[in-house]
Amino acid sequence: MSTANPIKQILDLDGAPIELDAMARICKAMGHPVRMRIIEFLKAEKQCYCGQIVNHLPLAQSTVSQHLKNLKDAGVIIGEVEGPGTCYCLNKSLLKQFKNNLAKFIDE
Amino acid sequence: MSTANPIKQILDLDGAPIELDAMARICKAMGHPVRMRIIEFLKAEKQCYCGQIVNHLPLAQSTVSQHLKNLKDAGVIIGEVEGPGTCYCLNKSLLKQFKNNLAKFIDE
DNA sequence: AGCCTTTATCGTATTTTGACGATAAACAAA
DNA sequence: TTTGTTTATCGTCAAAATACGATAAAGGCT
Repeated sequence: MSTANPIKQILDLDGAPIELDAMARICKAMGHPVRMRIIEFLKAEKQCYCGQIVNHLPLAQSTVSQHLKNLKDAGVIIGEVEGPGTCYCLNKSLLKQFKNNLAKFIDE
Repeated sequence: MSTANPIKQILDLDGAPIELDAMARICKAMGHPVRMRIIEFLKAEKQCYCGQIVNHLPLAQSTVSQHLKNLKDAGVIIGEVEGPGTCYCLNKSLLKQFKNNLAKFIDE
């Protein structure tokens, strides 16, 4: 197991790149039209199962599940097992923090 | 010339996906640690040439130029030819609009 | 004109992403 | 236990992203 991305390491040397990288990760997760649609859907439904999103979008179940995983890995959504499936909802605190950090980043 | 991405077309049928897609595009452009660093650098320097960023980051000149092109294509930065090189600066109005749209999207 | 500086673009190789179908895993209900 | 439902994961493939060196293009200077 070699070292992680050497560029990342160098980039981490100065400044406050941790927050920058965190913002980049969230931006990346939101940087896809399908995932934006999923977020929008979750915003309207408050919470839902994977199947509902599959019914709402013209994509295979596995594809939607992958996008959900991306969003979950970035912390944008939270999923907890509930009965036969997994119930997803937005991670509102993270989204608000992201919003605030981004606003500060852009305004300052 | 066939049609564009069919998924995009279906996704465009209802709701207000244009703004969603626009936000996704900007998010995608900002969704990379190097490009975030470039934005941060431009924020501090107000404006600069490609070469200054190359000196600031451990990347080849062509790589930095590519990232600058990505940011420019998304509208995040503006570049105008000035003398021997191109002078880049942040597109503040777009960034503020993006910030506002995202805040509205997250808060509502 | 010739030269130097600067940056964009080309060609290429590697990695990552995004999509799918098929399958496995987890749980409820009969 | 068996069956049915739901979702996550695996394997695969095509397309896009990322990085690099090399080169072309544009502009300033002597």
